Amino acid sequence: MAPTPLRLLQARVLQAVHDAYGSVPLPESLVQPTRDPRHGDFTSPVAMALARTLRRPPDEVALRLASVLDVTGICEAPEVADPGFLNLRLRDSWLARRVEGLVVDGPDWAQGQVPKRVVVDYSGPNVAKEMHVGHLRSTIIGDALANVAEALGHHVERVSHVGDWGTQFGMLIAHLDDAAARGEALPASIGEAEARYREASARFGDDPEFRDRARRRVVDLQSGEPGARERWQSLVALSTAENAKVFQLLGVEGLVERGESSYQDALAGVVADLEAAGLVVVDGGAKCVFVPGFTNAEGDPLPLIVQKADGAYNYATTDLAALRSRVEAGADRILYVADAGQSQHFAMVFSVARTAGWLPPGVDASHVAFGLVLGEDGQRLRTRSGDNVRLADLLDEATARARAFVEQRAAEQGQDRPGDIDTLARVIGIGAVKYADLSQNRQSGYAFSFDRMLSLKGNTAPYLQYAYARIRSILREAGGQGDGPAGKVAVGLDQPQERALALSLALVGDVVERVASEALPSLLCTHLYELSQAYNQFYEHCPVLKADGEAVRSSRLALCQATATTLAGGLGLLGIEVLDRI
RNA sequence: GCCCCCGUAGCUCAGGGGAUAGAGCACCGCCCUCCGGAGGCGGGUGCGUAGGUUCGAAUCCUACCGGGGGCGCCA
Repeated sequence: MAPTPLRLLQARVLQAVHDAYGSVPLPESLVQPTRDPRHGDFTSPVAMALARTLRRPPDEVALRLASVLDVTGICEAPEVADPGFLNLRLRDSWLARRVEGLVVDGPDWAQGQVPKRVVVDYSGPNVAKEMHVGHLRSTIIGDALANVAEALGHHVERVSHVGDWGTQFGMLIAHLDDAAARGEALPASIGEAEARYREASARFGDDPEFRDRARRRVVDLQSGEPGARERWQSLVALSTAENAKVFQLLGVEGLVERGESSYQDALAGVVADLEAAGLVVVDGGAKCVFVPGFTNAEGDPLPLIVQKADGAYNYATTDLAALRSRVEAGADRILYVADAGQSQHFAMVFSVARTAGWLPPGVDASHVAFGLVLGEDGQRLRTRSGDNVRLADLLDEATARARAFVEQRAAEQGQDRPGDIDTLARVIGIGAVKYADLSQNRQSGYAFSFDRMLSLKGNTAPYLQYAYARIRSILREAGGQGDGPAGKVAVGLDQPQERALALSLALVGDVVERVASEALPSLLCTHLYELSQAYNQFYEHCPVLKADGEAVRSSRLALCQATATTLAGGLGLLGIEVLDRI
């Protein structure tokens, strides 16, 4: 399968540089898409960079490159622009064939990729606590990145590193010990469990005796004491069932819950091996690895604590064990989708793992950091009482608002509801929440607004879903089953809007590759939105159903079909569904 | 105090070495003979401040200002 246009042209330019000048140092960017059609579709600034090392005028270098560059069949003759840009314009016939390919085969993202083993670690809820809005971003972003990696042909493991092991369970178990002594039953619902959690947490803070007992119960749990295990197990079961409901609502599939507890047997080995490597220093009774470059509030070296003074292990130990096991299982790339507040933790864990030799140079471990979800007041999103917003509540509200939106539209237009209202509400509501999150890029927080995310205007999921539904409607109107023209299509790109649309379609593959390499789903959101805008301009200026002549009509229907299939495919990568009617 | 992230239009945000910095909302005008009033065309203001690197800086570096997060046995 042919590579994406950007990769194709990069290879050609690289060849041209080699042919013209042999082996010379190259800048990072050989070719990039232009933002202005007057400069062609792609531009190479490589001549400007080479001019310095070659001690030649940039326009001379550009002209030389243009003369040896072979883009036959792909681009028109390269043009040189001041001060030394090499501008490339794809041939209409090449673009047209791309669109024809989309109509016949749909999008193929895995064009010439080398398959790798990718682990995406996301969601990571905690046992005995309901998923809250803080888990939203990790779940959505992680799922999208896993979808993209899979679509690119990689072998993907989706892992939820569940917080089911640690100090908080000591206090919960100790608290449940006391409840049992009073003859009370174990929590029967996640709500009860969370209430016990809060109580235990308060006692842990106030009562030194309880604190000591809680710490001992952690050790009990981790050494397999039956009473502690039983109480813990009941909490795990409650949480797993509750989380499954949220994952189902979100359409998150294939996510394997692998709790911190599952690394229990490896923790002692992690510490022992670090000790054997001479990396461990005992400080204040705790086993520490001091990591160069990290300091605490006093400016003293900051340790990664791998075993606490009371003998218990903590999340650093667990993360090291998990990392080690993932690398041993053959992972080439591990993405940790976690909030930005954990960046120091991950930096230290990765550093220690590198030093210990558990993270070889060929393996990429990255923290995909994201910022907080903020309320409309710009502060961390919380309920009126100051608690975290339950994720289930937030998704329910999104669905309810989407339902009201759909019903209102149907009433206004005097139409029957287009299909099953529950499905519509879910697809639109959940899609809106996901897209609002994914379309943000920055690590700073984003302001959560139902009104904005559910708007039919602007860069939103409903806008894109509606655009898709409208295209499907046109295709239905055109006849057939709405699956577009059958057989061979000849796409012509005479109008500038037709060409701009085709170009946008052709560029999606490169965008998806960038989403994967930079772990930035927002790039795809932006591109799909721009694609929709290009489609609107096309549809405004180019008659489709009433096109002048069968050949033009068929060509334009093919553009519609290619747009629909690309929108559906792109949104699908983001975990967002589309509907034929809204 | 130190470390990390962020600061772009009135608002919400794109763009993160390349050519004249974009979109949506809000505001004004015009247009819509294909589909389901998703729209199309035009109108204007802006890269926190000051230096530096570069042929070229919103983008990289330094300092400062402002916001957020983190900083030893929570995860």
